[in-house]
Amino acid sequence: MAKLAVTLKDVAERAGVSPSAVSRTYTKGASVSEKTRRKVLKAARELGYRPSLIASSLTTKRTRLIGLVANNFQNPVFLDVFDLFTRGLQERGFRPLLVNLSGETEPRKSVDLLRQYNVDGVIVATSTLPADFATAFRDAGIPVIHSFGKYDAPEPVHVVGIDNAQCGAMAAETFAARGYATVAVLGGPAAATSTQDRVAGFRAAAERLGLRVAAVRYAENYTYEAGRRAMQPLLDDNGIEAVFCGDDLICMGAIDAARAGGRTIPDDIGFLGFNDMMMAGWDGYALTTIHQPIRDIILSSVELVVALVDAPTRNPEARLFPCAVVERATLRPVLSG
Amino acid sequence: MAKLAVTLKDVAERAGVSPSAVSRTYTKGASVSEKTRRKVLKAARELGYRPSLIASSLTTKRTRLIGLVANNFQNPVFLDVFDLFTRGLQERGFRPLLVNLSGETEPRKSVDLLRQYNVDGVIVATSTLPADFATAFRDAGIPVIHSFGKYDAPEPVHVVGIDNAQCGAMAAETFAARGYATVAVLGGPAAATSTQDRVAGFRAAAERLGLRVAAVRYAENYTYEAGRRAMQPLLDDNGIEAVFCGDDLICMGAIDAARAGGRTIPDDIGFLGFNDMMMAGWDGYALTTIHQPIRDIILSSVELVVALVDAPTRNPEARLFPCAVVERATLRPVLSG
DNA sequence: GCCGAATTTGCAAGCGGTTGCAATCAACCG
DNA sequence: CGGTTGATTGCAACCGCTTGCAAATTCGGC
Repeated sequence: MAKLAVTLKDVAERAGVSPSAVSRTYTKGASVSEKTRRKVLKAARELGYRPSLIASSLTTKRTRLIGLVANNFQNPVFLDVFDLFTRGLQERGFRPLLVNLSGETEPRKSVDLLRQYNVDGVIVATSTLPADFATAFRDAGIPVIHSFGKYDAPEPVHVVGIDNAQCGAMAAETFAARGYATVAVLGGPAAATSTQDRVAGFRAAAERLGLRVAAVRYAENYTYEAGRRAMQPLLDDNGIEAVFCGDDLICMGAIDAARAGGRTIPDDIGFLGFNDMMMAGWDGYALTTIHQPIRDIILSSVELVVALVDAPTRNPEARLFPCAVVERATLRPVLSG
Repeated sequence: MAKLAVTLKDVAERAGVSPSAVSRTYTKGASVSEKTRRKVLKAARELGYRPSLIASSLTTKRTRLIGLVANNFQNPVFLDVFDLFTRGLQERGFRPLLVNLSGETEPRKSVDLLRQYNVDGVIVATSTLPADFATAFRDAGIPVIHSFGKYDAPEPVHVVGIDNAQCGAMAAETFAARGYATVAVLGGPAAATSTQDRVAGFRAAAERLGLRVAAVRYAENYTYEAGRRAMQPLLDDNGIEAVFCGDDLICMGAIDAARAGGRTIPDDIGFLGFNDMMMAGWDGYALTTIHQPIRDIILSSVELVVALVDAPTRNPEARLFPCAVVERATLRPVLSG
């Protein structure tokens, strides 16, 4: 029952070599003859030895642990986020240490926490936390990437995400191309930088295109229920022809509110979602939505954070990926000609 | 820029005490006078010192790291799983080290991996891995809990989950109570123990209740698409009055296949889901489904794994929580009288 | 077979803490 | 006020592994 910890010393003894020799056969680039390497490997196999990463990290200063900080565990897009993050890290020999900030009142504590584990880097995956949260990691000397973060040159930290303002503009253009004249926005949480940027981009483009923005409302969070609730008041305004939602979940809630109110979609009112998550394609909703390139964002973030481990002083950069409209059935067709 | 690692020694020096004194003020139960404790804390604050958990784990044999192994990152129920796991662990001062087994050909490698990080315990959260996978952790001397695992006394490892056979029976009873006579099963992956047990339980109860099981099919995985595909052939059999699905996602796919085939639900055909995930309650589907008590399972697993850290030899137990039918709109009402 | 260069090897110190043990200290008692 | 006793403190060894350095070995060339 005792954790029969096989140590480097045990292996050395059985192989008849010095501890250093054992250590070196496990450190690539170290000088060991083929002969002793084989002896060591054999002894290790017989003993079931696995070098302790914890112990080695003490001298190498590398734990191969990457902190993954998130605060939005209820949104289905995070299934992809977690899946891709963990796999990407694993493939590169790193491991994710998960930190859940939902309901956390003192997010800064996570900095200390991750520092105690000596993580090699941190990925902050959220658009609802102020930029200076990510900065705190940098200040603690931990390489950090703000995924889904706000692009705002000059970058205080590396940012990987999308150009939210441009996506907002894209939404307005999508409406205009389909002949909608009076529209509304049903954004995500008002405090999220992504929401603010999208709304700003949307408004600017709407003005440019001659669209009337009849209302701008915000859901309290990225949920179906919040979307449904927030849609309710908009139903009273019969002039609204289409609604740009800040998230597919919110959009599906809004759609059900509209349907429950007797509206037919897209004939009575159109909806444009955001994210293009799994459920957006289901028959029950068939959302026309703006696809956020989650996959690109994550893979890029992982690649970048791993690169930073060996080049921590690299200048912060912003990596922005393009979004695209996915045409389904909640908006009427593009005007021809 | 340099990671200005403040060490215990630095604090000791500034506080004018020995390193041991510093160490002791951070180990509860150790003997330190109030006076030196205050001196130490003051120095620590001024220096921004955080004890390194990595270093201390070397002697204490406790990393406060819990491995969380999963292989089903695409199912929305895992949003809850991740959320509750991480929070539960955090509240108790532990951290989750995530391992993603999706697409992993050699799951056993994860044992070595987690062993290298000296995790204090492991939670294996899956019903699609053979029981002896979890056992491998136990054999490596790591406390392990198999959440969503198969109950099969005598337990080789701790199991927290539901009684799948009984849930299968519950499904049959649900059909019987509503007057369905000819039914079908559209299970999850055939290899999952949860699927096997549910189907067996369903069959036994169906026989007892005089239900005819017209067909049993299996979706390749827990997805909308797989459910939709697997439902297709069942549409040819017009005798089938209701379908018991192994998962809500599968069920929603099946429903859309039926609707696309011109069926009305529940008039032409009824559906019973499983899990009661977030989307099951949405108007677009309004699934009548069997609720799996995810929350209870997770909270219990967390509590148990933490307890095991200090009592690793505790005898394996099985903690099974009851499921319950959630009545919505995909099954006709219970026969009165 | 001998010599210098290039490899390989082992020693010992150290990474940042913990902890058994013995020494020190303060408090209490007669 | 000396002697006890229990609480605090510091010393030094150690946790499992890495690594600079010097010693030992191997190898090629003559």
